[in-house]
Order: sequence, then C-alpha cells, then structure tokens
Amino acid sequence: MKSEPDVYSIDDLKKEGQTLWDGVRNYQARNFLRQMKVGDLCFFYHSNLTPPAIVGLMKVIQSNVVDPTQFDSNSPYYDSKSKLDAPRWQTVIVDFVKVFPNMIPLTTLKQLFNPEELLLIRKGNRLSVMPIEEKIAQKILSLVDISGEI
DNA sequence: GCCAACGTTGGC
DNA sequence: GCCAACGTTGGC
Repeated sequence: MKSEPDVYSIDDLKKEGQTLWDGVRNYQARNFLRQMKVGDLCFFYHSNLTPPAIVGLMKVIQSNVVDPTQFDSNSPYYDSKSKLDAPRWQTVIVDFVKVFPNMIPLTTLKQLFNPEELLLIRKGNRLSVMPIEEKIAQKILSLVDISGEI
C-alpha cells in the first residue's frame, strides 16, 4: 500500500496506532482493497520521495469499511456521485506493526525481482494498492532484520 | 521540473 | 462505443 510521506507516513501510523486507509479512488486499487481480509499483512510503501521504498509493515484489523470521505463535501476525496445506500469506495482499517530498521528501496526490489513476480515494479504501474505473492513477500521480509519476530 | 503511462471525462 | 483532451501518479 502506497502513501506519500508528506500526506501520510509510516511515522504518522506509528503515532496513531491504526488508521482508516481513505482516499483510494481507483477502481482496480479498490477491488484489491475489497479482497483484503482481517489479519492480512501489508507493506507500507513511501512513494514520491528519494528513494521510494518499502518502509514498514501493517496489519488489516477491519475489512470492507465504507470510506467516509466519499460523502464529505469538504474532503479532497469527496465523490458527489457516490450514494449513501450504495457507496462506491470501500477500504480497510490497518494496525501499525513495524517500522523496518532498514528500508527496502525500489532500486533493490528492481534488482531482486522481475516485473512478473512483483506488480510494484511493472512498467507504468500506478496502483496505490496491490497484491503481493506470499513467496515474494517472504523474500522481501528476509531483507529486514525482523523475520523472526513476526 | 519533466515526462511516460495511465485513468477519466465528455462530445459526438 | 470511440477517442481526443485532460488530469494524475510517481520515478527520475
């Protein structure tokens, strides 16, 4: 799951403990959000910084949550076409798990994996939420000094 | 700041 | 339904 650290960072999540992952307004990303289940682990990826990198880990504690910002006309994520009785945008609530002691930069991910096994590095990919194969996720986790703790 | 790659919008 | 124009994302 991507976020620009200027907007919402892993440190913000650490401070708050948990967050409702609002503002996703891309149907493909939303469909992935809908598939997420309580207990799922997610990497926190910082985009738009140098270097872009996976910086930590979080866990889904509530799934299929209606994103309240779609009905808030003051929110940048307001969607005037979404109906209260048929919300367009669902998301998840995630719990903070860990800030990685060493972040995993995009360049490293590009070196270790090919685009077929990691959606993140596929050309032109702009999804803010995407699935990751268990096997690949484990490999990424093994690059962090916490594999024994989880 | 640039720009490639997408996604969305809206006229037709 | 097509597609040009436009807006956004995000790496570099």
